[in-house]
Amino acid sequence: MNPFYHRIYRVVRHIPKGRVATYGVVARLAGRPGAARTVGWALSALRDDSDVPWWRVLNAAGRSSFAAHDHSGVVQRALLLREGVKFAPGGAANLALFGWPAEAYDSVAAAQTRAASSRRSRRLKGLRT
DNA sequence: GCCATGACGTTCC
DNA sequence: GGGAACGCCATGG
Repeated sequence: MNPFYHRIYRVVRHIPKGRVATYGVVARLAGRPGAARTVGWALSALRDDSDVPWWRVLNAAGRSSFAAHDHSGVVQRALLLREGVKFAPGGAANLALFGWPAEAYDSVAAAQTRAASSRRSRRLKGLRT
């Protein structure tokens, strides 16, 4: 198994109970920024008897990546609710409250900083004048 | 080694 | 604020 997966699992295992992280954040903590999809791939390969709390990983919108009627989605929401994570009417968790690590969601400024950084790097590449 | 796919993310309409 | 388009990294055929 690749070291990535091991790092990803290690990061996910590090998520405190009652908190949630996003795929993107997990990817960064695992040492591969931008590899959010790979995180999903790694988690999809998890076994049922795994000790990795995969349900604490949500997408950037703070929502489950499963369909509302999907079995895994139901399980995920139930587990999070049991840990105290509340969901907004839209089905999205408040990352500002439950996001981990807190620094990543501490303020809107953090997200804007990341966005600006991304946009800047893109411009430097000359992809868009 | 090239092409398609996926539990995603960010930027533009 | 919602949807479409492009980018990202690793895997499988």
